[in-house]
Amino acid sequence: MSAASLPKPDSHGGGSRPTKGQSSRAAILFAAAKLATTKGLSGLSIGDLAAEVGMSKSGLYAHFKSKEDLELAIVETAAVIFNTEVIEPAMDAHKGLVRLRALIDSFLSYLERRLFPGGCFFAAVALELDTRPGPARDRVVQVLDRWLALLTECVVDAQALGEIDEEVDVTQAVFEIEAMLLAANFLFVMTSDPAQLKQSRAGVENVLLRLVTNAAPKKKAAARSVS
Amino acid sequence: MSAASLPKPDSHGGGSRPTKGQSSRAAILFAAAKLATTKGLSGLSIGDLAAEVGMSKSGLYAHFKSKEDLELAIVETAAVIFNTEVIEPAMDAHKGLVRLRALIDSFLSYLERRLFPGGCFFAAVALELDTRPGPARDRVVQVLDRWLALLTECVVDAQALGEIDEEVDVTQAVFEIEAMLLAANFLFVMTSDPAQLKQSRAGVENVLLRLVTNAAPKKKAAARSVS
DNA sequence: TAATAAATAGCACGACCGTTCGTTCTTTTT
DNA sequence: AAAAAGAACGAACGGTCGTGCTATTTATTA
Repeated sequence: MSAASLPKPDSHGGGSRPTKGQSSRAAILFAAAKLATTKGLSGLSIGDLAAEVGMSKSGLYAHFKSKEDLELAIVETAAVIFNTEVIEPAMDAHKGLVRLRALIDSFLSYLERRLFPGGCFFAAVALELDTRPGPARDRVVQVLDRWLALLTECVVDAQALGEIDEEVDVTQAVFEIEAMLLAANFLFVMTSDPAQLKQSRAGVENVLLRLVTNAAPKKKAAARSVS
Repeated sequence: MSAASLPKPDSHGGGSRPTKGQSSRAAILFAAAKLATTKGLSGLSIGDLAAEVGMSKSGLYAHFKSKEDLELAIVETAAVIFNTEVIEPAMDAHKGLVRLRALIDSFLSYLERRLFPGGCFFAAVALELDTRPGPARDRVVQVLDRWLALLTECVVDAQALGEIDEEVDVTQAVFEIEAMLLAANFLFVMTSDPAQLKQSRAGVENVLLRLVTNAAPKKKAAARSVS
């Protein structure tokens, strides 16, 4: 019941070989998600999208009940991509700090690979959607919440593992980490300068430096911050 | 030559009493700037805007040569507002750290007062504009650059004043501070929760804590980070 | 290969977009 | 008070939007 406007239920679940319509629909949605990061969901027109994927407006439109349905499907597609490209690759890593760093690397790499020309899909459409209530907005908020919850979980686990001081304000820590990622997204999209990604990474490390339990308490005054 | 589509040159400069058309135009532009932070510059339609300010499409449109001209005027208006609401109030403060904190307080207060429903105007339209070249985009980039340059100047001055360690990477510091502000904007607009502003402030303080010369070197192990 | 279903194209619609025009009402100047 | 200028109006334009219809082509299946 979660996926919007799912096609005729396949034989029994996993699509053995995707039918023409399915792959066509997937191609449309991927192109649409990319376009939406630059033009916005509401700024994306069926005509432009049809031209982009090389079909007629009506031919494309037959795959969706309405524009709103299309938008929801685009968000769902972006959620799947975000999951497979950012989250899943990092979940192999051990819990705690290691996984946290893996998630951050994964996210920054996802920006660097320019999967979406407008940067992170959800950062791009979140602001436009937050004044336009509806299922699409709800889904976007859900993905963002889940992302922040994931970061929070890593920090909490790191505390349990003794990697991070028990006394640190977890919410504050997650805010600061997320800030570095948002800044990376914004500034990298604006400037196309990979240096922004390096600075984001360094910024996260500087945040972590403050959180880590100084098991080796006061080595040196130097090496206080990164880069 | 900088202001776009300036009206008949007034007697000699400062408008003694604004004529009807001038105040009308100003009202249009202020409403437009607010609308643009939620709908985007291209998503803003003349009809909606006319309804918002309570006039006819054509009556409103008589003030501008074209939509592009209107957009540029909106950006210019937002730049003036940003200047008077954020920058100027902070310029009374002394150079260096004091002014830096004044700028940050000023910016966060500007968010909190919700002058624009979509948060910071420039953050809102920057991403939409960066794939749409033109004078409006150029102006937005210019404002953002000037803002970052201002933060940079504060940090450099603080170094000269001995408030900040000479060895810190200024670019990195500015990135991290700007990150906190961007996160405040994004998360506060999304959640409407003032806690985000507090966390942003605390985040900035945590960044500064690392930069400040430990003239009083090792007071306590405690009080290492804010909140 | 023939039958059947799915996928796409063509076309037309009402609504709204930015834009222009001619007109009217209001303000300023003479 | 007459004349000129400014400001706002309603109507209408060509274009594009999202959205339905009806064919026609292409895939799947028997």
